[in-house]
Amino acid sequence: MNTNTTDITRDQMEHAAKVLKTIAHPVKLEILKILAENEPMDVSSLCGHVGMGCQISMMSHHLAKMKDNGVLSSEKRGKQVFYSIANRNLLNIFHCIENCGDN
Amino acid sequence: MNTNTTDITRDQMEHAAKVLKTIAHPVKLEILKILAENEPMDVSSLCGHVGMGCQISMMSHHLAKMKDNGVLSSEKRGKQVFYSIANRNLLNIFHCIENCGDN
DNA sequence: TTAATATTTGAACATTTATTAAAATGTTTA
DNA sequence: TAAACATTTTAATAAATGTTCAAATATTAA
Repeated sequence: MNTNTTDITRDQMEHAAKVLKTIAHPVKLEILKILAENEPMDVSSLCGHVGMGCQISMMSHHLAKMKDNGVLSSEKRGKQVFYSIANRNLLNIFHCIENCGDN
Repeated sequence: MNTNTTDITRDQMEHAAKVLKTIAHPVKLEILKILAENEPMDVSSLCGHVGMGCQISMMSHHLAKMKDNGVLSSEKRGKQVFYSIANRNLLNIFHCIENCGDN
């Protein structure tokens, strides 16, 4: 027993739950994946890249939430806003996800 | 660019979102951590191990949901039910979590 | 300064999740 | 078989999320 989860404090637990909640949505995960593989991208382009349909307003809501919770960051250039991943460490979650697909 | 997220299908995205949603809760994460570091454990003992309070009924709800979504498995022995982690690959998520605590 | 474009915001509503308490089920022991 | 124990189920309610649409803001271009 003990696969060394290494110690995680209650606060980290709460924080982790918040981050996971923030991204636990198919479109949000896809946004994350798109931004992982591309340069910072503006809102409309993101809508175009997302497979399942996503209206611009919905996209903005998703992005805002992810930004609020520290998952994304944004930069305004002209009339567009470019979003990118705030902390690429989070992307490791995709490696987990692949291995966990066998239920 | 491209940190090799390796291709993930829409279905995997949906599935991943479901699993993440299932565990995106501080108590559920703690349950996961406890079960990661111990032998299969019964419901009452789990209640005792969880730091933040958790009533037995609440615990049962949490466990049921995690089991339904393929995160945990259970075995009945006498009047107790012992829960354990269904797929230990999922535990890698804790390694992600540690690195993502720096927002 | 008006029009056009890009994005955000807010309200309204439906859906899902979390929580609690009480009752029901199943299992062992007296 | 009745009492005691462990867990699940149900129902009721509160809280959080997801979604859509319309209106508001901000920036650039005519």
